[in-house]
Amino acid sequence: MAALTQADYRQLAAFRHALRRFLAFSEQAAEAAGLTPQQHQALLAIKGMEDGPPTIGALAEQLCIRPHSAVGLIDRLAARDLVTRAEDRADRRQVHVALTAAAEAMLEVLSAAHRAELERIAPTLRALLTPFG
Amino acid sequence: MAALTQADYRQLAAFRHALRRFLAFSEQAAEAAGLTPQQHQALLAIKGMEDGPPTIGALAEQLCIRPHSAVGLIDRLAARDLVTRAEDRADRRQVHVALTAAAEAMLEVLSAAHRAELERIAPTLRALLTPFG
DNA sequence: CTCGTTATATCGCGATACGATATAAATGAA
DNA sequence: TTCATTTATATCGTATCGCGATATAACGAG
Repeated sequence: MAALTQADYRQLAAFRHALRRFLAFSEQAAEAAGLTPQQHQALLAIKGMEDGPPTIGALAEQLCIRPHSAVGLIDRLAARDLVTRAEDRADRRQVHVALTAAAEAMLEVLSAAHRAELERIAPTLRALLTPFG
Repeated sequence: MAALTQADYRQLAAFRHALRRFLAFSEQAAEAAGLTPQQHQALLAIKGMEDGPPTIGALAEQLCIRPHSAVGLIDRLAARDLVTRAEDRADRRQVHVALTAAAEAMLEVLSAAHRAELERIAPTLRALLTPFG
């Protein structure tokens, strides 16, 4: 591996700055919708699942957090009536999490805004990725 | 704007999952180096600056946080002797932040690892961006 | 039935970013 | 100059988050 030049550091910093800008947009959009950023991410992860309402564990994996961190996230969402818990019929240890109608409505608005933002910044992100292959 | 389909939600969720995986890699690498993720980001942002040691305000802008949040971050880095503060000669309100040799060494290791990881995941990220243009 | 494993839940902690506010220095109008 | 305004950094208290350690409950192998 070649030594790092100042240009390498700048490329890494520029890429991270672009990521932070996107994440800042996302946080602002979530808060404008009355959600914390993590709550929004949880709703999207649930909605995006292939096989219907995921278990806590599957959700944690999708969000790259520990299962017990997902528990707290779901606790806060359930307290706001944005998700419902349902025991698995076959394995009563597992809990499946589903969106309520209110959550679906919020997520639709947020997802449309995020799709538009990603369309806007996709060229920039691609350009910032080119130095890395 | 067209209505959102299940495929749209899946695309958004998949993109966010890829971002989270990268960020999880980055957090793990930072902690293995003895830094918090934000401390690592601050070091990279300082190193990547075009015009030498940035002010607190410029650093905050690069990290997309408020200036007073950057103050706290720099406080913790300075307490660990990873950055030094220096007053601006012309405007004594401004404080420029520079890396110490110890920080440079840590950042070099981390940046090499991040460059390798980005080279590894660039094709995946590009693929996940294509639905958005 | 018992033991080990798995899935979810609880508790307390440290790091973070914020709003509100404070201090100090620079700037500008009269 | 004088003093109000703006700018840059700093301080304080607060809330969220994710973690490690631990607990509880249910599954599965033998």
